[in-house]
This record gives sequence, C-alpha cells and structure tokens, in this order.
Amino acid sequence: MSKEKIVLYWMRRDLRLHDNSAFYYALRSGHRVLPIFVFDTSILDHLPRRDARVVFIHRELTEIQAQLRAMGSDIHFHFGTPQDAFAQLLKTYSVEAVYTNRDYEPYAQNRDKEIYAMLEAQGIPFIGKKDHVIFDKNEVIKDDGKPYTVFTPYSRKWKSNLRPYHYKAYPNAKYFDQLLKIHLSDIPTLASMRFEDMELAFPEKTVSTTLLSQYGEKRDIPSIRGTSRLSIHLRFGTVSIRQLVQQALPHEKWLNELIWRDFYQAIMYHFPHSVTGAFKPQYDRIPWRDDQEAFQRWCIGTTGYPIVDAGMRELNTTGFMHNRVRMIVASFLTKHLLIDWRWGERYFAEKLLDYDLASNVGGWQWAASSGCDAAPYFRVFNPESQTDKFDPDYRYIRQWVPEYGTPAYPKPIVDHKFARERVLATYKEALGAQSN
DNA sequence: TTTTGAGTTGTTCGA
DNA sequence: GTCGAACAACTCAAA
Repeated sequence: MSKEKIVLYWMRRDLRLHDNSAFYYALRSGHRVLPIFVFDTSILDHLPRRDARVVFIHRELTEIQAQLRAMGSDIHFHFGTPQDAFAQLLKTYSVEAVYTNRDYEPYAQNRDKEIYAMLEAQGIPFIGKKDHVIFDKNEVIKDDGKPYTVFTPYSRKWKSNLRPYHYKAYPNAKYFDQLLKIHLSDIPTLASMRFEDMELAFPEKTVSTTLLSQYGEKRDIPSIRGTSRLSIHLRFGTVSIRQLVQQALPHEKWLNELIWRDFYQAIMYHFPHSVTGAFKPQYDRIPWRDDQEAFQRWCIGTTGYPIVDAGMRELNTTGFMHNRVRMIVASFLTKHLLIDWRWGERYFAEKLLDYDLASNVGGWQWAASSGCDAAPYFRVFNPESQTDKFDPDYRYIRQWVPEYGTPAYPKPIVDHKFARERVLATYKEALGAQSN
C-alpha cells in the first residue's frame, strides 16, 4: 500500500489555528495537512520540573488537539528532538513539503538549518513563512539597503510601509477541510515528560479598547492594570500579531510597543553578536563587579530599595514584572550594583513567562546603555524619584514588600549617591580607554 | 559627499 | 516649588 501524500505544518511558537500564515499556506497547498508539534528535549532538558511556560504550552496544545479532533483531524506530537521527529514522520508518510513559521532566535535558526538540510537531501521543500512579525528582517530597511539601528526612523519607515494587507487575518478556517482525517495519540502528559502540573491562571488573550485608549497615561503605573499583559501570548503565538496591530492602529503609544518588538527581532537577526555581547563593542570593556552576594540580594528582592525589591518579588511570585519596574531593576543591577547585564538577562530568562530573547536582550542593553539606541550611560535611574513619579502612594511597594517600613526591612545595599558616582566614573574610564 | 537635525522611557544642579 | 541646562560626545538617517 502506498503511503499517503501529505504536507506537514510544524507548529512552534505560533500556537493557534486561526490567522496563522504557515498553516494557511499548508492548507492551500493542495495536499492534506497534518499539524505536528515537537516537545523538543534539547530545550526541555534544561528546564526545571516546575516550569510555568511548559504548563502554558501544554494547556494550549491540549486545547488545539481538542479543536482538531472536533473536526475529525488531529495533531502529531513528538517528545524528543526535531531530527528524530522528522526521521519518524518521513517513514510513515509521503511528505510533499513542510511548512513552518520563521523563528529568528539563534537556536531556532541553527535547528531549522539542520532540518532544511535533512529534508533537502530527500527532495522535500522546507517552507518558512512570516508570521511572528509584521515586517520581516529585510522589509524595513534604510534607503541604502542597510538595517536600521535607531528606533524612531525605523518606526517611521515601518508605519509608512504599512498597508492593510499586512495585518489582514489569514482565513484559515475556510480551508480546514484540507486537514488530514486521522486519529493520533493524546498529547503526552506533563508527568510523562518529567514536568509537574501547576495551578496557574494565565492572562486572557484579548485586550479592551478602553485599556488601549488609556494605555499612554496608565502604562507607567505598576499598581494599576494599565498594560495589556498580552506578552506571553505574543511569545507563544497564542494571539496573532496582525490582529493586535489592527486593534492598535488608533492607539499610537501601544502600536509603538508592537513596533519595538519587530525592531528588536530585526536587530537580533542582523546583529547576532548582540545576543551575547554588547551591541556597541566598547561597552564590553566595562569591568563588571563579580559580586555574587549582591546579585543574590537583587534576585530575591532584598536590596533595601523598595521599588526594586517589589519588582523582583513580583517576578519571583508571578513570572511577570511591570514594564516600568523592569527598567528600574535593570538600571539598578547594571548601574548601582555594576553587575553584568547578562546576569540579569539570564535571570529574567529563567523567571519571565513572557520571556523573549530579542526583546529581553534589547531591554537589558538599553538599561546598561550598551545597546543600539540605548539610554546614555550617565542616565542612572534614581529609585526614589522613580517611586515618587510612578508609585507615589506606595501601593505597588506595599503589595510586594509588606515589611517595608518595619525593622525587618533591610538597609540599602549601597548608597545611591556613591553608586551613581561610581558607575559614572567606571563607565567613563572604560569607554574612554583605547580599544587596542 | 557633506551637512544637518535628531536621538523611548532621566537626574542633578543651580538660579 | 519650578525651570532650564548640563550631563558627553557620538552616531545615525536622510536630504
């Protein structure tokens, strides 16, 4: 019996069936479509047993499998490496093509190169589509053909390039009859993959127009719900960026945040060195302090600076931190404590549910002043003034640092004035020094 | 090629 | 309390 000819749609960080580019093109390919997902052990092996992001992915995929089964179709799961998954699938099916949405992270780029080579050897096209961003890495570039490194001109070009078809939803549902009719195994349980289930409530997938219209004035106040909390859904593609842009168009401040996301994705692609080192190389000369104890106090939120500690405790407790506070704690670690931004970046990577490599590295390098279009190095956030401005009644601080104001609360880990002068002198000397 | 204006999110100092 | 300038120069983008 000859094997059935199908195309595969490989789902990764685009966990949705609606308005999904690669899935759409697979459905329009003229062949039956089998969605697949790989629980990639080369990633999962490095994660702790209790990991909220794994729980999130698992929940979403369980729902997706239910939706597909309601149509008489299914999704194929593999627990292992993508290489093994494809080796197995190619034995079972006659695969005409593999469709997937592009992922710009270095790990993903390498993985996809390998898969591409593997499929190419068998004459199977591996087709990557744009889905994660509105504009791909080379679609918003300067007139001389080079990538932007400054946000404002990038955003102007982004906006002038934007046409309605860029954010038009892909009508996937119209073509669901192209799905392969099949019944496959249930999604592997979390326990079978050595993970624990967790009782968690994740943010919803929608944002109200009220919130968007008030975003500009409320987004900096961490004690109120002024931000969309959609970041985790953008991270895993459980919402579509096109749909969000459509909704964001009348709300410029919030639209800008989505443009920042495209910007940092493009920066990561064009300047991969900035994932592991300073975007501006001279900032790699800064002699960071190797102070494990101070770093530990920053991590657990006992620096004696209440706004910093509140932020870190919110992160440790919920896997989320308000954006304004992210800037404050990042400035504090890099400038007050003079600790390498990579340490902080790694800690965020471990803790943030919405962790996204490009945005996280971009944000940290912005705070450390080493990034493209970063804050000038002499801009040192004053935790007290930030509190006066953005948490004047200490509502956020009291929520996360209940012992603030009692003798149980620690004394400041370092004096502000001293720390400020120290970082200015250190940066100045390091940046002034000759590179050779 | 040269020139010009501009550049996410701040802080401090002194008038 | 309020306001403007200095912070430190540099690099980028576009005309």
